[in-house]
Amino acid sequence: MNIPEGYDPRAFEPFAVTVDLAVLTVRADRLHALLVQRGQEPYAGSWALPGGFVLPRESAGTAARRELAEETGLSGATVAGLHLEQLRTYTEPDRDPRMRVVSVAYTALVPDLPEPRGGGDAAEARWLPYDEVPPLAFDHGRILADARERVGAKLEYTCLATAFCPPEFTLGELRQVYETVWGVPLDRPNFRRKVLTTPGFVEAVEGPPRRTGGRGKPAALYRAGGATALHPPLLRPEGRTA
Amino acid sequence: MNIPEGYDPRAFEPFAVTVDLAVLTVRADRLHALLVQRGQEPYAGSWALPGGFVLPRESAGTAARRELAEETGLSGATVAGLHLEQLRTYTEPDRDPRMRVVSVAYTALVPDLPEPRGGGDAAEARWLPYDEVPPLAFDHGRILADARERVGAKLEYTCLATAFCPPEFTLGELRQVYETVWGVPLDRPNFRRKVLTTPGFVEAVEGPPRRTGGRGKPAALYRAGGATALHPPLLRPEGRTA
DNA sequence: GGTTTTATAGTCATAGTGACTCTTAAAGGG
DNA sequence: CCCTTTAAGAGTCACTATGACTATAAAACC
Repeated sequence: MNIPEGYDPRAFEPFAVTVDLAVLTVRADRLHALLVQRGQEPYAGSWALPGGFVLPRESAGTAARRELAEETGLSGATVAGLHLEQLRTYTEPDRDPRMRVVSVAYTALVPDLPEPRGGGDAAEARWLPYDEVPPLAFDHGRILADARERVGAKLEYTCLATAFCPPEFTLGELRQVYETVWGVPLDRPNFRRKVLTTPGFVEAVEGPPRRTGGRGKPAALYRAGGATALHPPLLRPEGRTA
Repeated sequence: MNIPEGYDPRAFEPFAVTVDLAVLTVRADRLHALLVQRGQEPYAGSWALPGGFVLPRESAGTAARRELAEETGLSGATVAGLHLEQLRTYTEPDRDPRMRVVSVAYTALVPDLPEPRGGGDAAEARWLPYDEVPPLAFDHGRILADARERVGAKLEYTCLATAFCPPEFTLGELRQVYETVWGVPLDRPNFRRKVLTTPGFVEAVEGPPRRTGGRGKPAALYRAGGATALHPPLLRPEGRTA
């Protein structure tokens, strides 16, 4: 960070700085990503991650939250409660054919939200199952893959899974998050034991169980506890990056 | 990432993009960081992280490696083998009082290197013990703290510790890395057992043990194995972020 | 030769987990 | 109303990994 004496900002080729969002959710036992369809060149008609420019007086984090609100059509208050986390920054010189664009990517984990009403400048915004995501514009496929990998890893040693759930949830729903992101089935009793014996992971909600749609014994409700880390971790079966 | 039709790059306030490096090493059983002394305002005379501008045609990763070579005075070949990893990106609008600067921070883990011969445009470059680092310029104190925390966490579930060691090292040296970064003593036999039973963490080096400077039985030599992840992890004592 | 120092080899008890079985509480069908 | 189906939740058992040790081996120093 040594800016030359008498440095003139305009003398350098300017960099544009954007944020891109990998917004993930679990719906119907499948991992979904929020994607927008591009309306103009390059990659017109292709799907891409939502995102946009960082404004002159805002941080990337602020820009990410603003874009998230615009693209999902949720209120600022709702978006303020969502889990948003910087993923990494993508800086390859030719990642955008028009000019030099550096993109700070964020991962957002959201509960199952209503279908987005494509606000902002996005032609169309939609949830797509992760496995059915077509090739994306720019390097967004790579970003989305990085986000998925990171989320999978973080489920092991953080309480992040609750970010995919509504404020009150059952242990079955929480387990579905793990199973969906990891793509492996987990033993129900063992999962239950692990979650309940980890202090601060979840706390029981008093009162009657939620109206159950299906058959079977209705499950007790829990909400996220105060803990953020998981010690010891909840390792996924079979070693590594499944 | 929706750039308006007919977008003119120069119409936007330009962002400068820099890389900052948190270069960490273990010398004399203490964690050290590589710092440079600033020669000009702002923060003239203050210590700061090494770093510099991302050039128009290079990626941030390339810029980081280039700066690392310049600041440490090491050859490109040597630097190519070092562990360099993107930490996160710092984008607060006022982090640099002169203009809008977005900085992509990298963490570098290096073995105990010779004292840097302050190359590049750094007035002076020097290794400082982590605990004795004075308040740094800009938000570099925060960056350095983030790097330390991240490295401490990654030691738990990756084989990263070998990046702090020379190509051939003893288990005692490897253990010193953990003890130094975590700031806690580890049980020697247990550490040994854990490392040796983890496939691919280290592999034995044939041949006689290294010339030992001190007393005691000379230790066998090992080099880093092929594995990058540690399953199950090597958790630091007493739960969390010590 | 004995002492010091450090590496390396074992031992033992216990927490945590994987793989199970069993019981309980609801819905639905006859 | 009883019986089946479904899923929640309780409990068992064996094994692995680990923390806390003790013991032996191999070098240097005096």
